[in-house]
Formats: sequence, C-alpha cells, structure tokens
Amino acid sequence: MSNFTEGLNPRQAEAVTAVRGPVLILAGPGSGKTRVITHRIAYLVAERGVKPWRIMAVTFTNKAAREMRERVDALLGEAAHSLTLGTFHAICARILRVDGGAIGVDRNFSIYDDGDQLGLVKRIFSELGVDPKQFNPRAVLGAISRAKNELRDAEEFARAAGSYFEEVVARVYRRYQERLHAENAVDFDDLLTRTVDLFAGSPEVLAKYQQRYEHVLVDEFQDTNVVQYVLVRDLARGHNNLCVVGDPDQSIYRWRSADIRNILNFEQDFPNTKVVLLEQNYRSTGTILEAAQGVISAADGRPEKGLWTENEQGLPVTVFEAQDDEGEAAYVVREIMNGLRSGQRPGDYAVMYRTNAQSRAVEEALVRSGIRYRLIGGTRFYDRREVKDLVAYLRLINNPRDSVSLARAINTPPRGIGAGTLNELSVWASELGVPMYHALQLLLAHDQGAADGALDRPPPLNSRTARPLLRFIMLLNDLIELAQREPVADLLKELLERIDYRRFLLDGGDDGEDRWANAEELVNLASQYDAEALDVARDLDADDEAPKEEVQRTALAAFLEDVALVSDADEVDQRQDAVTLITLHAAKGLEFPVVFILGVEENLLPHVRSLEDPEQMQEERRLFYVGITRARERLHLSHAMRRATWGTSSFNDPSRFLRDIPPAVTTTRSRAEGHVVNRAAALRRQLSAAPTAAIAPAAKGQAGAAFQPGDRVRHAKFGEGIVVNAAPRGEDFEVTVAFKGNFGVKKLLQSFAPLEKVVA
DNA sequence: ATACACGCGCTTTTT
DNA sequence: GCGCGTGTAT
Repeated sequence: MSNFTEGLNPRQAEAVTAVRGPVLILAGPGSGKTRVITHRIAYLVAERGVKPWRIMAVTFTNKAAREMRERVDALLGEAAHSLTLGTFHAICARILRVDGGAIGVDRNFSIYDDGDQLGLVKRIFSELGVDPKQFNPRAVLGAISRAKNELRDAEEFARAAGSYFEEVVARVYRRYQERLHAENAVDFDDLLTRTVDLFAGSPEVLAKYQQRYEHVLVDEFQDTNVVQYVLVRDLARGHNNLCVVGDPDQSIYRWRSADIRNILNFEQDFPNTKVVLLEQNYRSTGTILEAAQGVISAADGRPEKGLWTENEQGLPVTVFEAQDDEGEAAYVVREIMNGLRSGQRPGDYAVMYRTNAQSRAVEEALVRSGIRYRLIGGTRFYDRREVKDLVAYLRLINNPRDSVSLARAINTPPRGIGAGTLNELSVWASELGVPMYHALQLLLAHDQGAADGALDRPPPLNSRTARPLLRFIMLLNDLIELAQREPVADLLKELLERIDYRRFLLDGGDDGEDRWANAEELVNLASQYDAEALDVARDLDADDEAPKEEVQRTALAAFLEDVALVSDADEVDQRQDAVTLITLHAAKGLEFPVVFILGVEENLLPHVRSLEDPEQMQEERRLFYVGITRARERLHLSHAMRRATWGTSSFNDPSRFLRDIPPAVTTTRSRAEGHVVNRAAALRRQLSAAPTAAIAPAAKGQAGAAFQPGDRVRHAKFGEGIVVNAAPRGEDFEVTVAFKGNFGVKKLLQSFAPLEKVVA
C-alpha cells in the first residue's frame, strides 16, 4: 500500500498505481479525477523514482494546470517544480520557442490571436481581391482553422477543394501561411500543427522529447482534436506510458474540432490498454445525479454507464418557468437573497447559460440588488482596446516583423499616419520583398543619407508623409534598444511617457480614466513577470539533473506568451466571494454548491443552430449534462416564455431535455402571473410550433391602442401573428407581435399601417 | 487625416 | 443592441 492511495477508493487507487503502458481512465463527473491525477504524479515521483521533469501532464486550461501544480506541490513540495505541466498550447509554445528554428520558426515569434487572425485574413482579402461581402472572412478563417486541426496544409486543401468557396479558402490559406512565415508569427492552431511539423521534420528533436518524457498524462481527453492526438501519440511512442483521463459524456468541443473518437477508440489504438472506470460521485446529491443521469442516458449510441453516490438525496431540482428573461433574472436574485439570509455566501452560487448574451439580464438584476458577482467571459482584460494597443508595442519590440502589431501601433495615438500612408508603405515593402519594419529602417537610412547604396531609387514617399514614419521608427528603435536592458515594467512606463498615452486616453472620452487604470494594471502585471522570470531560472537550477532550458525566455517573451494564451476560464477565481456568471462551456471542471442554469429552452439549449444536426444535438445534451453535474447541493433550472434577443422578443418552448429528467426529482414553480404573456404563449402554440419572431415598434399617435394582447393580426408582408403585448410607452404606443417564421425584425413596422386585425 | 454618423449583419460555445 | 465598414464633414 502506498502513501498516495490512502483514502482513495479501489478504482481510484488502481488508476494511481497502474503506471506501465497505456491507461484510459473514464471518470464521471465528481469522481475525484483531479485527485487521481495528482496522486498518480506524486506516486510516480515518490514511489517509483521517476524524475518530475520526466513527466508531462497536459490540461485543458491554464487554470487547471495551476491548480494541479498547487496540489502536486502540496504532495511533493519543491520537487514538483520541474514537472512539465500546462495546456497543449502553452507546452507547444515552449517547444517551438526552443526548437522551432529547425522549421524556420524564430524564437521570438508572435502569437496571433483570434482578432489578429481575422485582421490578417481581411487584409489578404483585399490583396487578393476577394469581396468580404461575398465570402465571410470569419467563415474562411474557420475553414482554415478546421483544415489545420485536421492536419491539412494549404497545398492539400487546394488539391481537395471541391467548391468555389473552398477554392477561395485555398488561395487565402496559402497566402495566410506565407504571411505568418514572413512575419515570424504563428496562430493558435499553428502552435500545435507547427509542433507536429517540427516532430515530423526533425527526428532528432522528436527523439529528444520522447527520451525526456517517460510519462505522459492528458486530462479532458474527450476534448482533444486530431492534432493533439497525434502529438501525444508521437511523444509516447516507444514506452507508451500514456495515461489519458476523460469522459465521453462531457465532450463539448466538437465545434472546435475535438474528436470524441480519440477517447472512444483509445483501447483499439493502444493495444493492452488498462481501462479504469471511476463511477462513484462525491460531488452531488442523489436527486441532482438522477437528473443528470436522466438527461445523459437519453443520448443515443452511448454505452450505458453507471454513476452512483453515497451522498444524501437532497432537495428536489427546481424547474422555474419565468415570464421573460427579466423574470428569470429576478428569480435568481430572489433565491440568492434568501440563501444569503440563511448563511450561504455569494461564492456558493453560479449562474450558467448557453450564450454570453444571456448574462446581461442577470447582471443588471445583480447590480440592482447589490450582490457581488463576477462575470466570466465578456471582454477579457487583454482584449480591451487600450491593453491591446500597449501589447502591440511590446509584441513589436519583441518581433518587429509582426505586421499586425505594427499596423496597430503605428498610428496609436494618432500621429498622422493614416490608411493611405500605411498602404503606400505596405506596397513599397512588398515590392522590395521585405517586412514593413525593414522598409521603415531603409527609409530612415535613406533620410540620414547613410546608406544611399541600399536603395536603387528613393522611397516613393514624399517628405511630408515620411516625417511621421521616421519619428515612429526612431521611437521603435529606441524602445527595442531599451528592452535589452530594462525590465518589462520599466519599458512599458517609458513607452507610456514617450507616446503620451495617458493624455491620449483621457482626451478620448469619458471612460478615459478607466482605460488609464487598465494601462496601469498592465504595468503592474508586467512587473510581476520580471520577478517571475527570475523564479523560473532559480527553480531550474534546483535540480541539477533536470535539463536546463536551452533558451532562457526573457521576461518580455514570457509575458507576451502568457498574454496570448490566457483564457476566460483561467480567470475564474473561486476564492473570491462572489456569484459566478459563466457559460456552460467555461464551467466545465468547476463545481458550486448552488447552480442555476438559465434558458433551458428550445432554440437556446439545444441551441437553434444545432437543431438540424443530430451530432450537434447530442453535444447540446452533453453540455446540459455538464452544467447539471456542476451542482453540489442545489440545482435550479429555468426557462422563460419570452426572451429579449437582438432588441426584439422571441418565444421558446421549454427544452426537450427537461422531459428526460425524472419528474420525481423535480419541483416546478411558476411566477408567470402575467396573464398577457401566458395567454399569448398559449395562443402562439395554436399557431403552430414554428419558431416565432416579434416586433416592437413605437409609433407616435398611431392607432396602436386599437390592439390588445391576444388579438390575431395579419401583416401585409409577414402573414398571421398574435399580439403579445400592447402598452403605452412614453408618448408612443408599443405593440409586440409574434409571427410565424423568422425574419429581419427591425425593418418590420415603421407604422401600424400594414397590420390589421383578423376577426375570428 | 481624423472624427463622427449611419447601416448592416450577426455570435453558440474558446485554447 | 453592438461592432465594423463605409461615407461624409471638418
């Protein structure tokens, strides 16, 4: 018996001690998965004599990695530091930083995020003469990303292109990769695919990592994609000490190219796999678990698997039918207020929903009630304009070829370099076949008369347009020079001074103060990095046997890497005592005493975009299952009869998934006293089950008062509908009508004229 | 070059 | 109800 299996159940202990060969741990929600992984690592190190630096553990989010490291620390102490522990993206970024040179990835590469990628695609559109109205740049980028996740490069994509759209994608894809290469940048997907390329193109590099890592662990394996699968397979080839942990029932990232077959076929792909089932749930009450089981066992093609608990049965699951989304939010607030009075803490509560837009109503209600809350998602700190501006400068200092950052920084704050000038510069640079930064250097050299020989002909920029460019390149050169000897925080401070950024923000509008506070916060964060970089260096020294990082990352590079790779989920800090507002996706892996799931409605959960595709429908079901199983003690499900979307109303029936919850474990509540809506909803159902849209015009002095809720009406263009609401609003009169079918609502009613009552 | 006003399409989920 | 691209006035 081992120190690290004490207190574990027999299955868990088995999962901890089965350290040779492939292991598949199928871990239901709340079955102590993280405990098993951390104990397994500790067991390997302390009782099997495996050096920590010979273990790689991959998690889904940085936060999960952090937590895991803390827990391993608690078991092993200092020794745990040399463990390789992180997300696929972070680990691959490190590998590329060290060895990417072998495939032409220079070590100070930039990481292009979603917005950067889209911007690049749009610029390529205009270069190639592709009309963004004809082809959605987002869709094209999506196709490129999907191709990458299936390990299909631009050449192969072009060969296989079977439609005009795909041909366009192929052309953009090719140019896109050329640009990334020229700019020494990789996008999110490239972090993984370029690492695969590296391993394929350089057997020595692959061998190095294979030999180093004797044990590979992957968490959330049900959400890995083909690239990630190939990566771990390659790394573990030879010893095959590959331990994957996951739960097919919690696979919710198919849309991001996750392939559930990775986990379903694992046993076949890796012969002699030891399979361990963790089925005892330690998290939830009996009723919550029964509700979850009801939902998930209705999924088809799923091997029936048990999940049981010794926890008490607990209170029933509440199903609340609200009048509208505000009523739903009011319910949440009411319940939380009651709970707080009887000793619960705000941090005990989480409010979950399918789409980020749903957070708004709850947020407003929470603000009014003064309850502390924290919104996960929304605009990330690093997505704020002012933060992106400053990060663009830092990225440019780190990698001057980064054109995305150059384009952003060059006229921020405005210094007289408009779109025209930038375009001239860009054209000139591509004529010379050099990065824009290089072109700027040539411009400077020419201006100083130092290198007349470097240019056959003078730059095609007159002195008036060139002057601001010259000022910019001199600034940039100064900053690059400064970066060699100053810590990041000081570099940032100097930058803020030099570009007079505070003045720029304060003059920029009434939120200038807030923006400046964010800029200061960024300096703060940067200063922590300067200190942290030193820590890393010290830790590496602690274990003489551990291979030294061949390339010491500078604090600047480390800072930029983390800035690029943080996610929303990483920001969930459960130690903060506040209600958590979070999407169902981001909630994966978390747990709370009390959970609300909002909008359990047709068109929302399952989402309207998944209705056609059975595979996607299954994923919606699993998503609901994930949400339910986050709850420890209480679970509240709610749906609203009317919901504000895009400025108008929509009407959704309760979710089909609710029917799969055994009635015995639920109690239904309704606060929909509003007879108006009740009646309208009932009437609407008569109309047919077709999705409906509504209009909410407000017209002065019109005959709106002639309409009453429940009236059947006919619109000249949109056919039959039902008046849902009719009420004065200020000087106007507002009538809301539910129509069959979906259409662009806003243009609908400038007046009531095309609307007439239908006499039954 | 910049600042602002208008219209359109859209967001499901994110490393 | 927002962000983005486009068009207009300084």
